[in-house]
Amino acid sequence: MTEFEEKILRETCKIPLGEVRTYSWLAQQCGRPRAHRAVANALKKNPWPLAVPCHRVIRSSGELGGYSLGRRLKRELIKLEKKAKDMIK
DNA sequence: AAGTAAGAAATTT
DNA sequence: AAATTTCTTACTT
Repeated sequence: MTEFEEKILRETCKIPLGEVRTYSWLAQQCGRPRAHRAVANALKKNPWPLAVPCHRVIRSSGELGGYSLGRRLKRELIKLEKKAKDMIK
C-alpha cells in the first residue's frame, strides 16, 4: 500500500453521508489534480470495501463509474444514503 | 512495458 | 446536439 493510496482512502472517508465526489476531486485533495486515473486504481483495490465508502465516488460526468462489489449495489447504496440523509435532517 | 472503476478533446453521426 | 473514438493522465504491478 503506497502513501498515495492511503491518502485517497482517508479522503474518501470524509465524504459526508448521502453525498458523492468525483475521481478528479479526490485527486485534487491529494495534491495531484491530474492523477484521477490512479485514484480509481487505488479504490478498486480498497481492502475495506464497506469501512471506506468508495461507493460515494462517481465520475465527473455524473455516471456511476465502477464498484468492486457491483455497480448495482453501488447505485442502491447511494440511493439509500440519500434517503437516510433526508430522514436525519 | 502494460493496465486502470477517468477526462477532455476531436471526430463522426 | 449526442454518441463514439482517440489521446493523455499519473500511478501500480
